[in-house]
Amino acid sequence: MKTLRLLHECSRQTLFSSISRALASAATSTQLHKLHSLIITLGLHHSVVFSAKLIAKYAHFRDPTSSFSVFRLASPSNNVYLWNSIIRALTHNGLFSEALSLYSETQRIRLQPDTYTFPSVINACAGLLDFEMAKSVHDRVWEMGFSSDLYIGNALIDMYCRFNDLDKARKVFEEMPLRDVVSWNSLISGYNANGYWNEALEIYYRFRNLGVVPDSYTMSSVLRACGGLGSVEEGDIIHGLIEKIGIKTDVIVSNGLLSMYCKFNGLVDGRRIFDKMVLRDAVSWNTMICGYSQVGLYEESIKLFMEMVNQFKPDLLTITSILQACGHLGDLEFGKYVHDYMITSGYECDITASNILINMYAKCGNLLASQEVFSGMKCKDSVSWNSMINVYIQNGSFDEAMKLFKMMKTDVKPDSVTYVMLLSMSTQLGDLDLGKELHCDLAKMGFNSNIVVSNTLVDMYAKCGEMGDSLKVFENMKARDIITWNTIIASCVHSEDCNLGLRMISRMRTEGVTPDMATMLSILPVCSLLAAKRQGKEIHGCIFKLGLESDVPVGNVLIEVYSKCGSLRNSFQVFKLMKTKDVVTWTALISACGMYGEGKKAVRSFGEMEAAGIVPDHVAFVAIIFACSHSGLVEEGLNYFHRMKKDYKIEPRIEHYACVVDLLSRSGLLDKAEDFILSMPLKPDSSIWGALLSACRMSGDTEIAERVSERIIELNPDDTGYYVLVSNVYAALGKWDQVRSIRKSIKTRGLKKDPGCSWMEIQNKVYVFGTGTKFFEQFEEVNKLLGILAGLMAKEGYIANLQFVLHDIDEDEKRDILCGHSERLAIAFGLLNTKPGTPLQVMKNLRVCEDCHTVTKYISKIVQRELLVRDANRFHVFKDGACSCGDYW
DNA sequence: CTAGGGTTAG
Repeated sequence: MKTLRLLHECSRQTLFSSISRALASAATSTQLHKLHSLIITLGLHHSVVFSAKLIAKYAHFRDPTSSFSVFRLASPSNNVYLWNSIIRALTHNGLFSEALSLYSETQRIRLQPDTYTFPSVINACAGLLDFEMAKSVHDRVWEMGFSSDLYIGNALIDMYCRFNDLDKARKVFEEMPLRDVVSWNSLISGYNANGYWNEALEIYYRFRNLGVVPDSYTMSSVLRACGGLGSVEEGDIIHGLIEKIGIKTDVIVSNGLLSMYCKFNGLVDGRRIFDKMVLRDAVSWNTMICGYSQVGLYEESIKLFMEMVNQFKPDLLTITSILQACGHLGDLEFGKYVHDYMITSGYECDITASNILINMYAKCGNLLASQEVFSGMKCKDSVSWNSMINVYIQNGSFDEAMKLFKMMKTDVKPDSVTYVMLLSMSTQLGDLDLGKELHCDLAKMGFNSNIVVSNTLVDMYAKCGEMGDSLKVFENMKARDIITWNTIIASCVHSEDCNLGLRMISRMRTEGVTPDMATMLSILPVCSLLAAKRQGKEIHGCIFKLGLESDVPVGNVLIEVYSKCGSLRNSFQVFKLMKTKDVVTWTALISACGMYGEGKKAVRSFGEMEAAGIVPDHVAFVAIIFACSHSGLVEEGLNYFHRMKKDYKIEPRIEHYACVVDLLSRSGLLDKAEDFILSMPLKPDSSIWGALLSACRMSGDTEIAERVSERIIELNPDDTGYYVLVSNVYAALGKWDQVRSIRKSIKTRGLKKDPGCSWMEIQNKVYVFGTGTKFFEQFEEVNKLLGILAGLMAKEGYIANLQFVLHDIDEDEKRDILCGHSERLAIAFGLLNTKPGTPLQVMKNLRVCEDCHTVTKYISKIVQRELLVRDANRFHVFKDGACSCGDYW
């Protein structure tokens, strides 16, 4: 070695300076070790200057063990210079607690620290998030009168920023008598780290106004703030300044530019910057690779990775980004390859990387590999546990998830994410008890104020049927976001409190939250449920304003809303305006036609859909057969039923069979329907027999009706509607014992009857008529009017359908009758409160009964009005004594 | 003082 030879020739003086220079320029750790041995051989290892340089240099090569042995060997006892060096070296290598314990040792041996001691100690406090130590160190800085030191001040700003205590950081900053560019940069990056983009920019502009030239760190932080704000104009201005200062080629700056433009417009500008970069480092590659991953262009990110491998060694972050891409692509093969690469690169112990591996393997469907990674981890954090718990939940292994949760508690503290996942699991399971237990648990841990947790709680309570508790959590929230509102609105819909849902929408607006697509999609079904055309239109307007009208799911729901609100015309309008239509769009239109008895239009639409190359699914076939059935198109309906299997290889499901039974029996082909049922390959359920039974009732075929009734009772259905149907059959036959036993079994099984009700909207107000609502306004007048109408109807030839005049009835049934007639109350009320000649629109939650159907026909003729009645299934337009359904319903 | 990575809710 040339240097060595030279050294021997030199005087002691030149020897010292030569070693100093050699130490400063040592480029590898091997060179450093050689120099170290030389220093020992020459007996210079007690030299404070060389020891300090060695300590720093070893730290530079990430070899804190050697730093430490140099420190011990130098027997430093009371030399603060060496203590500063070692504390600094340890901090530099992330050994914060070791650094702090050495600092404590200086106090024990009563060694006076100097201004050079504190910056590293403060950095160590920041690294450990040790608030207590931080306080005592800061106090000491005050006591020793170091608080105006520039470097200490800078370190303090950084520390408080890392503690997320921006106020304290700001205070230190404002009180500094002298600041340098690092002070400004630290504060700006502190605001950045906490997402306070505007504050970061504000500090930057204050800095600029002083006329100081920012450096590459400043610009990098400012670019990040622009990216965070999504402010393209601001970003372009900064970009211009960077060009002007001439630091565009600086790696830090160009990486900042790259990262900012990657956030703006789907990577187009980002890629351009990347391709033009003169100097790229690992961060540049990683930014681009992650950028692709983040927008879902996983293939692109892997392609770039392959390109990178040839010229640059991927680091831990590259590897983790690629592992995520593998997970999203489900590419197990490549994932395993990258995993091996990660191990050989020595990154196996990185917790984050292992967490990503757990996820990657799970996404690729290899649960075993996930478990292996998890159990092989020497050190787990809460994300590790959460990830594994989530794997089990996604896999449906709920017991395993709970077991792991219990184990987790013995290792690390569960965090808010843990509770969010487990709560959503209990929602899935409908397990209210578990949900409540978790709620108590998380309250104790102080996660009550976490917005995601609260959102999940709102959802959990609502879906488990506890709307009251759901609202309680909702009202107690201090801050709400768009998801909170969407969740509570969906909850209202779930608990069928439509009006509350609508009120929540307006409350949301007054609190300044703009509804989004999800809001629209959750509230629109309310409009169909309520048949609230006005609200529907209002929301439609909102959708236009928000620019969501071209969204396919929104359009699909709008078609449904308008059709259920009585406006087939509007449904067609929405349909025509939609640029993209999927099978759901067409199905919505076909169902709409079906509800209005427009069977021919439905058939035409179905043909157009096929011609447009859209492949119908099983729902589309339900819609078209339903439409045929409601228009008496028996041949066509049967044809579709056969075609779904023949042309589209769709195996008919029970609902298709039910539609066909409906189709045949509605047209009076009861025997054929019964044969069809007996020949079907699936076991007929209550929906199948129920369809036949409804038709029997209409055609008065008691023989089949009784046979079918027995079948239904055998099936023991959960839907009260079927028991009511059967009980009506027995009542009509005068078999009261059976009627009573059915009633009893409904009660013992705890089934609730759907109370029938009707409602209508007059001048933006909804009036509801139904069970127990005798005391509405104008009750007397309504009854009087109904009496008059009854007289007029009798003159026209109306005879009440005696089949439904039941004897032996209790209070319950009397009310049922009243409910059955709730649409009559609504119609009479409407007649009283609208101008002669105006059409009326009445909504009903159940199917319209035979007698009411007849009565409404008469009324439409007597009062010469168009009466539109929407029941649970479809629309009936009564006009001049006839109904649009042609008595198919 | 700098850039890039993990689990969660409607």
